[in-house]
Amino acid sequence: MPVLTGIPHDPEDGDSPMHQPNDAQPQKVDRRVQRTRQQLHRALMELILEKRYDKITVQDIIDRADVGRSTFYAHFLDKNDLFEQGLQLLGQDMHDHAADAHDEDHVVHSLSFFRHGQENRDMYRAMFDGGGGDFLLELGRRHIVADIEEHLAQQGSSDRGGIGGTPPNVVAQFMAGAMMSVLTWWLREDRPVPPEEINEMYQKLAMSGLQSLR
Amino acid sequence: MPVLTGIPHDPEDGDSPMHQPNDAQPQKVDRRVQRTRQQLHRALMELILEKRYDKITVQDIIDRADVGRSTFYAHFLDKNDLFEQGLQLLGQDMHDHAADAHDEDHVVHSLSFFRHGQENRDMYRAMFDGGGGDFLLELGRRHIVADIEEHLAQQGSSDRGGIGGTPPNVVAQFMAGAMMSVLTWWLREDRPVPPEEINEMYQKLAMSGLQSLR
DNA sequence: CAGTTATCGAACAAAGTGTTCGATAGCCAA
DNA sequence: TTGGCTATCGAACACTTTGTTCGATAACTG
Repeated sequence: MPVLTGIPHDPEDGDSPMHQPNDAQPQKVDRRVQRTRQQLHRALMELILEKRYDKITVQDIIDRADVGRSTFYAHFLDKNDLFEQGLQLLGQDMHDHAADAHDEDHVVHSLSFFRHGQENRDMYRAMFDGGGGDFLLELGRRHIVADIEEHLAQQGSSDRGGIGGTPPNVVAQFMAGAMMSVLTWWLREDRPVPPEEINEMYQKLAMSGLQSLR
Repeated sequence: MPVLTGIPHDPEDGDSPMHQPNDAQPQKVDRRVQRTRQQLHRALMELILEKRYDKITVQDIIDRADVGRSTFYAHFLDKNDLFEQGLQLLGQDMHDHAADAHDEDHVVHSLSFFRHGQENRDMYRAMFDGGGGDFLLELGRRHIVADIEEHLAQQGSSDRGGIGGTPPNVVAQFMAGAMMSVLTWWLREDRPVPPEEINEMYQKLAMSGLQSLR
């Protein structure tokens, strides 16, 4: 009775056969399933570039994707579910890019963010304007917070608990928020400076704060 | 034919008699109108504390407020309109508090934010969790950006254009994002440190960046 | 008090949501 | 190639929510 093999719907019940179990076991997914999901993701992304996210209906999506209504609900819980899963793919994409990059010795691999933003500018802007920005911000922030906390954990291992009186997670939140804010502002610019340049500004502020401006 | 005297629905057509014209001219508003609006604002805020913002319907609101359906739409365009206008009231509230405070010589009057957050913690948290966080973040960010840009404009008037190579609006975005991120994180904490303490951390990071942690 | 104006409330069309189910087409392994 | 399995289709459905309309009623203001 496999109903749609390999759907991550319920995070519990651990007998789902398709969930990329542990190691790199290819695990074949029915072509039809692949095609359907891809169509839906593509359709949503296209629509996001055309109208506000919160004005997009499930009907719009399945029309564009040319997929049956019931099929949609066989794959995703609702529109948000589709969107979030799509974002995760994006997140992975960025993470892969970041792996190559190796921003010299910067604390945050911030350049990757700006470069990824550069390449996907239209989509990002559409998302932020359309009411889907919440998800995106949260996702980005989680990435950065993890990044920074790891970094701080390494070099700050001597000062256990708090570094200079400021707990690592506060620092992480601070930097992540700053990063996302600068990023979204930069994405909205009409004639934006290149990613390397905005990254330099961010790094300067992150390292020395306002003091660097005197 | 005055249809609901003094409704800000259409920002154009400047003959609306109730719009607090320019100076401090009291301008009487029909008691019924005041009562209705107040009821609706109160109802929404109550509901926000009970369930996710995006799951609240207009029906819920008017039931709670004990107001007719048509009356609701006579006052507000929709749920978001009501919410945003409610936030503006909050924003004014905070701004008034901030006026008293005079955070010593800090660049941002950040303590006001943390104090205001302290007092309205439940409501803020509910908003951020419920999908209404977008509005709130934007509102807070606008406040801060204005605050910082003003500050920088004063002392940085000598360096016209960019201060130390970093444009003022980039600095403002950086600090505003950092502020809102730390604020929301702090609001979510179970046993949060007092506002003065979190404010110190923020100020330290804002002034000296990561360098201060060495 | 009299005239003005906001509110009520019921009814309405329209749009969207999420589900069901039998029939069909496509896939995969043997 | 075949046989069995399974994803898709698509139409129909009940349900919720939205935003509007309008005449009757109640409340406010001067």
